[in-house]
Amino acid sequence: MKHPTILDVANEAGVSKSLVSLVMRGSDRVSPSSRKAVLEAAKQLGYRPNAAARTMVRQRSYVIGVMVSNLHNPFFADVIDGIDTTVTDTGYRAILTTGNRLPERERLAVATLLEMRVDGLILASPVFGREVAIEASQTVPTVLVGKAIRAPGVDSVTTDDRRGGEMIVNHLVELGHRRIAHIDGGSGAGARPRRTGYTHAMRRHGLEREIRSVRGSFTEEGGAAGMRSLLADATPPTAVFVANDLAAIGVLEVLDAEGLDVPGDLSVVGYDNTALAASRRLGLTTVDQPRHDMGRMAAELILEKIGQDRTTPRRVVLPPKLIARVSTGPPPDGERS
Amino acid sequence: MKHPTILDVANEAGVSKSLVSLVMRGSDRVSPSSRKAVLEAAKQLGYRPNAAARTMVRQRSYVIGVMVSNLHNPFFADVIDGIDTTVTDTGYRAILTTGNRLPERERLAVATLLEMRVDGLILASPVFGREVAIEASQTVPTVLVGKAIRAPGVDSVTTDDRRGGEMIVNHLVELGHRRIAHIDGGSGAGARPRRTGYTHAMRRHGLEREIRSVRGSFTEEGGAAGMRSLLADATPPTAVFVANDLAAIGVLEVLDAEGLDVPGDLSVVGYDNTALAASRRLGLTTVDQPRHDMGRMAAELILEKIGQDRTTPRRVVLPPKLIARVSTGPPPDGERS
DNA sequence: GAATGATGTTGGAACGTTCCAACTCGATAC
DNA sequence: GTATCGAGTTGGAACGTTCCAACATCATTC
Repeated sequence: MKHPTILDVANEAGVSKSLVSLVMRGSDRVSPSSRKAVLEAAKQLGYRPNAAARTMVRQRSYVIGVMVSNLHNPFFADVIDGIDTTVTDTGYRAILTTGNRLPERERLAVATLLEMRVDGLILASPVFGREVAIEASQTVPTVLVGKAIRAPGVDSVTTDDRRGGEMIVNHLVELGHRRIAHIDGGSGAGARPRRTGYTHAMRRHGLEREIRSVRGSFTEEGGAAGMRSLLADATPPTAVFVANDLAAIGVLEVLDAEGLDVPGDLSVVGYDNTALAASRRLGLTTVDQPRHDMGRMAAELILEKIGQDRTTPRRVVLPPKLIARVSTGPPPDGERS
Repeated sequence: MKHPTILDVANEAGVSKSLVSLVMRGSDRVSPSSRKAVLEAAKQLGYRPNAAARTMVRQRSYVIGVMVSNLHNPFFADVIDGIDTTVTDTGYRAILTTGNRLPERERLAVATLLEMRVDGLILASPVFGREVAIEASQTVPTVLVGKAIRAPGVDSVTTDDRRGGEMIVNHLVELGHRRIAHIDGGSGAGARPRRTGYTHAMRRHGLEREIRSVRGSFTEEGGAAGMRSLLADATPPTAVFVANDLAAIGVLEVLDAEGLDVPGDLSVVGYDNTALAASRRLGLTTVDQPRHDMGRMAAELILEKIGQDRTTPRRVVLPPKLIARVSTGPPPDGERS
């Protein structure tokens, strides 16, 4: 169980530890014969470099740490994929920790990474306060993904959620809708800009009198509750823009229970383009975020920042994309605009 | 950007580095006044312990490494949660790496963890060959989750998939079905025992002549293709057990397209109890694996193995649970057994 | 008043690697 | 034949921490 060291390898191969180090790092100023001897000795002993020792002396770990708030959200799988690919292509390694949406656990997850002396820190939609990110950014290049904060040293990569909200309204207006309601995501990440996009676009289309925004959440129950309150209205909407796909499922269930047809009686739009939405049985019109690209961008920002000390923060905002499916269609007859 | 060390703190506080070390580790043989001085100095300088240095001298990292094959599978979010909670409750930390289902990347992900000298290694459904796990197990306690291999040093935690298959058949037989077909998961993890459970239970119910197993995969397309081939039969089944939930969605879509009612004309059962299945609009009867417990067990096995060197491998097999929803019901009239 | 003990504090060695200056040795140049 | 060079190799210092044996100080005991 005891790990062999570079010295064990040196003894076995009959050379100095320095030469072993040279071989391990792939230097070209080593004679072919020494290289062979060292590699054979290393293989025979089952040698594995000790990253801790290397980190100590190099004052660099060549590791990027990623704190993921919530692994249950499939959104992050693609983001992480983008990060991991970009990072390993550049000779770095990525490691993850998770906080399971609990601020205290997230803090611990970040501390773990900082103590390990990661060369860069990516925070994926943390729920903890901005001060944690700011503090971290003072010792290590830090990038936020899926959330932006206004702080000098902190870069961020997000999608333009406000634009996403606008695109949804535009889509529904094009189909002929006028009574378009919004069930928002409460205090969840991205909920506010989506709502702003909605109200903005409604105004631009001259529909300020039709604006109807109810409070919901990023959950099935949140969506369901919002929909029930909308149906209780004297003149219910002909289309609903729901804060995210999960909440939209809740909306669909309420409509099913009421015997209302989608999109015949009412059009429904979600947000996030999850696998759930893509399933043809649901066929939810939704907005896609370029998840993989978000991860790639975050990694690129980090690597760039490690290279030279840029001080001015960068806020990358990527464009969302509307994915039209079968949950949206023209409003019922007699409701055309 | 340069990190202060224990020595900087010692100078600031006017004490020796050893005393700072003592305070940091929470020793009780430090005078209150020194403790206060050290903590204040540490805070003021923004000191953070260096895990690399600690790992070096202690010959222990107090870190458990988790390699997750595929973060896209929500299954693992709960498993990781179980691992993380158990591990942090014991004073350890968990870090993750991912291989994105690519054997080469998975190997690298494991190498990263081993080089960091993790004290224990958990491999979540790796796709790489068993030799990688066996090799790792020779230097560090290793546990497999969601997959078992027959090797002396490797523990594993899995669910009894065969039993799961049997439970599904039992459920359908109780409802009155006899013509029960199975669309399998091809060569995917757990596909074989599920199929074995199916055939076994069919025989036990005296239905060996009704056994009808077609090849599918763990994807929507796999399920859809399997269902189409079943419908082409002279006497189609009255119930189908599909390899997993995703494939079951594919089945539902084919049935929708054919205008067949579920469960009126045909009952459908999935496997895994994903959020997809739970959604009331799908209401898929399925089999739940105790994901959180699997993670917890894996962590407990690792911690136990770190404590004392147990050599005999342990293979934990947890019981699955049938979740009956609205996609199963009695067979159509005239088809009763 | 000397010996003993308890409490708090200390410096040095060690962990496994990288980096650097310095060394050896043979080849080449004058 | 000496000086110069380049290729290949080397030992020692350094990185930031923990652990240990040893020390200082003061109170207690006889």
